[in-house]
Amino acid sequence: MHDVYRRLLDHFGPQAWWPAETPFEVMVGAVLTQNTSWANVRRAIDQIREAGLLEPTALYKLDPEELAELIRPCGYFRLKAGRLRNLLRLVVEEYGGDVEAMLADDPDELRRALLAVNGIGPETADSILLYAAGRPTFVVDTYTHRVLARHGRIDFDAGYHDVQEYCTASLECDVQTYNELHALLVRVGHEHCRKRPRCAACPLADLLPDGRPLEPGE
DNA sequence: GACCAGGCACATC
DNA sequence: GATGTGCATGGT
Repeated sequence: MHDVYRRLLDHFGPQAWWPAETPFEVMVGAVLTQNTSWANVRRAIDQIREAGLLEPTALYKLDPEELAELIRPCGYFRLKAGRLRNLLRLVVEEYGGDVEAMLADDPDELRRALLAVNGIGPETADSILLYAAGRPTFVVDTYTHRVLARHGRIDFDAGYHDVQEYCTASLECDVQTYNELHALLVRVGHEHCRKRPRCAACPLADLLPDGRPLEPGE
């Protein structure tokens, strides 16, 4: 994986992720960006901010239907209002609304607590661990999966943990490295690996194994 | 108008 | 355990 990381970093440069001002904003964004483009998520977060509610206790107290209206631009707004409230319940009721205290908790413990929240799966939990808590946890998303599968690094049917292990096996366990690599994979996926067949201008094109055919799915 | 976007839970076989 | 489906807005 080191070769992929090197190539992407040389090609695109540092990505300066996650695009948020505070750890709490990262947490909110991590839920809202599920299967959703970031442009739409930003509108939703801006509306929360403009309402003066980008803070856990106030947001949790807000009427669920009003919360849904605030986040409408990011899609699945009723569903996500519920999921966000489930996360806020953990912050407010288990940690007294103290985000810093929550994020300072033991990482394994925190990951379990996050995964126990209905609406938070492995990617959302790992995003919060890496980008809000600053823990060295690699985030696997659809781009990670697609880019690596299209370039013959993993199987198309590899599971979350398989991909995570492939990515971290040959890299230093380091927050900045994981941060950058995930962001770079999203960037290359977005710009070069969306449609089939593969794009010749992809910076990873010559890292392909020889003669490997493109899989039919995806 | 079709297709896509930084997932996840739940139903069904 | 695998596979399918609902959730929804906004850009290309």
